[in-house]
Amino acid sequence: MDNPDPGGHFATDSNWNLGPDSDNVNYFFARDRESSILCEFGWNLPPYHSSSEPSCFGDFDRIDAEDTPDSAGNLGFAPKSSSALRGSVSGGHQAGTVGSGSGGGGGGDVSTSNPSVSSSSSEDPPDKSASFGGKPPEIPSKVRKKGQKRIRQPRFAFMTKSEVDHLEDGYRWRKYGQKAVKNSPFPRSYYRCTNSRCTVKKRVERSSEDPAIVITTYEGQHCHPTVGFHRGGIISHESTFVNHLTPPVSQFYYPGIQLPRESPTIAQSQQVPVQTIEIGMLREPTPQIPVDEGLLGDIVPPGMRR
DNA sequence: CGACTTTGACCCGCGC
DNA sequence: GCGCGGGTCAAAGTCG
Repeated sequence: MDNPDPGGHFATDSNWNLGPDSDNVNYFFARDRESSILCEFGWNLPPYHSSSEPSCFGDFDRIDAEDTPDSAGNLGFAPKSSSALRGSVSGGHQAGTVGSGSGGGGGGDVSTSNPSVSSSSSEDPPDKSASFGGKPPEIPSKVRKKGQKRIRQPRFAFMTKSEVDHLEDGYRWRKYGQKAVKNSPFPRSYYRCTNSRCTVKKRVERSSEDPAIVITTYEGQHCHPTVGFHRGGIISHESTFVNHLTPPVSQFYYPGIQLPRESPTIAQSQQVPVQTIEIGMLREPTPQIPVDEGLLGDIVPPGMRR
């Protein structure tokens, strides 16, 4: 693939790595030379995708625990098994549909279109085309209890070098669990968006390889604007990031995506040096990514989608 | 008193 | 079927 950083913002040698492309896995990895902030995206390619399809919008379903960094500090995002990819993209070719095409309607709700999931409910299946805000809350376990599988939203993981575990991203989160992680001395924390209608979750854990690296995994899409910062006193404001997953907005900047960058992060408020980095990759004309680009519209620049 | 965190128990999926 | 590990629940505790 082309050097995604023609501008040379990132170190050009080993700091931009692509691949491996085996096992239907792709990922790329970038590190900012000066700030030492790094980020990484991964996606799995369903095996039935042809190369001509915009298949990068594959399965985010398995970007999870085992995606621990390798010795180089890279996340592999390798699927745990073939089943990890099964049914991961609704409608096969409509791949890009993790996020796009359904952005306004629970965009990228891959798992709800997964037959193995949709058949799990004996009740009326939630209208996945329902608009945001009307999105049904996650089925409580008490109700879900038996015979209903957990609904997985598309996920997006990234790594941040930070002293702060829980990076502020403009939303308020409530911690609902913490678990020890196998083969890692650091626990994993589970957060849920405090908005009662919002089902977005995120997991935060430190890399066992490099304790300075925080691995944050978002699942789902917000159905509401950012809420500001209860600690920083910034009031809610609308942003084009509504309905999108929200990486630490002050640290990452994606071309064509406006982020509420005026909002300070916890890290900033705590005097932890953070720096906006630009992923100066493939220069496709990206006038404005429409809102319904969804998840991958946010995180995967257009040029990477192939 | 409400919001949030902590933490042990429980549920579930998956591999063997 | 069983055990393991991830994910979630919910009661209790903490904080402002």
